[in-house]
Parts: sequence; structure tokens; C-alpha cells
Amino acid sequence: MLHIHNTLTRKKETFVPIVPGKVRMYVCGMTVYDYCHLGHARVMVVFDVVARWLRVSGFHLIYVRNITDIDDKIIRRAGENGESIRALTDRFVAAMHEDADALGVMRPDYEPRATEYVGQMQSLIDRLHQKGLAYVAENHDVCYSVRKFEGYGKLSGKSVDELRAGERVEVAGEKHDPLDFVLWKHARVGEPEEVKWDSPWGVGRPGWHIECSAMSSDLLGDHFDIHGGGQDLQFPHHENEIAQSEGAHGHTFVNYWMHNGFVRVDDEKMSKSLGNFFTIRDVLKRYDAEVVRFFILRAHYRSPLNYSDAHLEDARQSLTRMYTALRNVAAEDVPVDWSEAHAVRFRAAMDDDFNTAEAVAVLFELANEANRNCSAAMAAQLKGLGGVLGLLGRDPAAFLQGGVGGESGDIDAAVIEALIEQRAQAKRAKNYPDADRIRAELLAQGVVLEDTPQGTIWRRA
RNA sequence: GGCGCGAUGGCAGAGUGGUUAUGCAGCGGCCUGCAAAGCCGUGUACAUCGGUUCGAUUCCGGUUCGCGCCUCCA
Repeated sequence: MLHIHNTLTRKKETFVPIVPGKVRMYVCGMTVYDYCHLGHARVMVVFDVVARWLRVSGFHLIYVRNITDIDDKIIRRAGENGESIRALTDRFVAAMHEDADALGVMRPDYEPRATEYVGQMQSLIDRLHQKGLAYVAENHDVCYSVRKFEGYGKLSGKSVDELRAGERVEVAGEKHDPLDFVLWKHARVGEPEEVKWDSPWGVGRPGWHIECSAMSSDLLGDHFDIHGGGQDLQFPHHENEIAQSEGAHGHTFVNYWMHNGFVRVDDEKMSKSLGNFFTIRDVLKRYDAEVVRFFILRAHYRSPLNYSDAHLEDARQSLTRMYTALRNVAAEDVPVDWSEAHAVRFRAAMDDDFNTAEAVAVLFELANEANRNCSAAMAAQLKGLGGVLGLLGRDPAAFLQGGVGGESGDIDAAVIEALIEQRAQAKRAKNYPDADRIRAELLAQGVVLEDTPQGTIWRRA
């Protein structure tokens, strides 16, 4: 029985889908004006695993992850670059896909782009307007009247009055209340034609929050099961989505809200504004993508995750242990045996709010079992369960000998093989000083040799 | 200021009212020409002060420290 920590109640709840056997999930994706950083990697990987687990658990899942391709920063960046919005966003959508693919993130079923849903957004805004929840401000922006929506703040645990008390942002005077947010932004002077749409309230473009309400209801309906995203979206973005969707439709929007923790650097949130972010592609120059994925998955999704070279290195060593087990013991080519003890524990861990840290621990125990008894069955379980997390899918030798970054990655495999042969000759001649010298030379270049009954094998340190 | 989260062994990181997390690193042993890999063994870890309890790292309260949201942000 799957349990999910629901941000709405701050408790773990038994997961019961609205329609038996079916799950509809929406995750807030990227605003595409720059390369994705590790924080984005975490959202993609975490919800990729959520999606995989739901499917493994037998649910028919529809997974939507949106793309925000219209927003202030996009407009500004396109202007700076002297390129069109579309050219800019297309470029970064492609880059995002490259990064996601590298990390083993499966494509969601739908990746709607905001600009393709402006019509639906307008209908929704119109509906809110009709219901008296939205108003046209002096400056012709259409705003949501937060105080008219009962229950505003239920997701973030804030009350409207507390928010007001803590108000420390100067607000455009056009809003009736500082908390109100923009649904439709009238066109500003100097904005390119590309960001202008006709609407009943004049030429303009949608506010940020409305896109998710519009796209989710269009693709998943007015009421669906899971809505996810990074912790920083809890307020105001998701709070506003609730106000929009429940305000417009008059019933519950989402049953389970999930928020993943931040990636940190030196115990501070990694973010664009702090400038302390590492892009996925930069990290992938130095670390294998699977190591990065493993690094993300070895912690629980709601915990903070500290990024550092030392931690990535630690993750690399750990993953090496599992691949070494799979190299030592060839896995049987069979599907996961879910009745086997480790698989039972793996399932229990994953059913407990996607506890991948615990699930990974089970993987290590399987590695130990496989090694100890030279058990092809245990190796198969290891490979199979690893696969559920999107790990351990490669040929072990490819992982162990793959030279991603590192100080050493350059020495050619053919050169290594040649030196190994030289050393083998020295060994046959009992010329151990020479054999050891060759081994030391290779080690200095980051190559570790292992003598086995079947001959000498190598891996990158 | 308001609201919320957290504090676990050298590092990372789960979890539990009383019994081994797990991984990396370290140490000892087996194996090995020597290594490596693997296996076996090994560490009086649960911020602090009180309370509840037969018993608390685990529950409750205070304190300290850290972090996050309240503004664009995954």
C-alpha cells in the first residue's frame, strides 16, 4: 500500500487514486531561458522515480510536466540575446531534453508549453472574472482577488492576515490587495509582438500561475491525483494554482501535493538568484550522469541535498561497488522476483513515501549477497531493482572503465590493454618488479588492475 | 517579525520506544607472488535541558544552532 507525504496535510497518507488503477500527475517543470541546474535535475529525477514506481505498482499513469515558455525573464533574455522568444525557448527546451536524457529521466507523457494554451488560460480567467474572483485593475491587468477565495493559504500553512503582516514587498498600487496576483498582464510598451495575445481585457499575456491551472485541467481534468514540484513553488505558485482552479471549478483541485527538497551548496539553497548554481551539463563534464542520478536518489526526496565534489566522489565510489558486484557475478536474465526478501523490503521502502534511501540500502545488501554466494539470482535482483530506480542498467565494464572526467580519464583503453599484456609476460617470467612497475604506472594514471583467475581486468579508479 | 523544517558515528544518509541501517573512509584478518576486488570481523552515533515511561536517539515541552518560505526561483 503506497503512502505519500501530502504537503496539504503535512502527513503521510495512504494513496487512493480518484479512479481505481489510474493516476494522473502534474509536475511543474522548467522556465526555459537558461540551462538547467542541479536543482532542476533533482525535480526531474525525483518525479521520474515517482512515475516509474507508480507504473511498477501497476497504476496506469498519465504524467504531465509543463514547460514555461513565456515569462518576464524569457522576454528579457531574448531581448538581450537579440533572438526571438521562440528561438530562445526552443534552444533551451532542447538542452533540457539532453540533460534529462543523460540523467535517465523518461519523458513525461505530455510536456505542454504555456504558449500553446493561452486560449484555455483566457477561458479560465474569464470564468474567474464571471465568478467575481478576478477584477480588472486600473492598469488593465487582470488580478485574482485572493481574499475572495476562502481557504487561501491552506497549502503553505499561511493565513492571509499573516501574509499581510509579513508584507515586505512594495506592490504595484493597482492591485486591490497586496496579495492579489496577476492573471493577465496587459502589454507593456516596447514588448515584442511575439508576446502579445488578444484577449477580452486587451492585448497582453498570461500571468505565470494561470498556465498550470489551465494546462493541468486540459490534460488531466479539474480534479486529479498528484501535483508536484520543488519546495519553493509551494508558495505562492501552488497556492495560487489552488485558488485559480478551485475558484473556477468549485471543487477540490488536487488530492496529493508533493514537494521535493532543495539542492544546497555550502548549506545554502542553490538558486539562480544566489548565483551559486551548477548546471547539469557542467557537472556532467566531471561526473558520470548515473553517479549524479544515484547521488540524488540516495537521499530522501524531501530532505535537503548538499552538493559538493566530495559527496559526488563518495556517490561514485558507492555506485562502483554495485557495478563491481554485477561485474563479479553475472546476473541471470530474469525479471524481478517480487516475492524475494530483498524485493519485499525494497517495495516497502518505496511504498513508504518513495524512500529511495532505504531502497538503495537494500540494493547494497543485494550486492553483498551476490558477491558472497556468487549468486546470479541475487545479481538479477540487484540489476532488476536498480532498474526500477533507473540505475544499474549499463554493462558493468562500461561503467567501471568509462572515463568521465576525473584527473585520469585520458589514457586509451588500447594502451591499457597493451600494458596489461606486457605485465602478464613479466608475471609469467616471475619478473615481479617489472610487473609491479607497470601496475604502478597505470595506477598513477588512474587505472586499477585486478588479477583474477580468468586474467587481469582493469577499471578506472 | 510571521509560518515551517531540521540537528544521527570521520563523511554521507535511513530508521526505530527496548535487538545490525546502508554506503564511503579507517583498522584487523582471509585470499593474493604482492596488490586489487571480494569475503569475515571491527567503531559505547543519535545537539542540549527537562518531562512521560520499567525503558527514549525515537513521544512531549523548553533552549541553542542551522535552513527554508513570506519576492522571481525546482
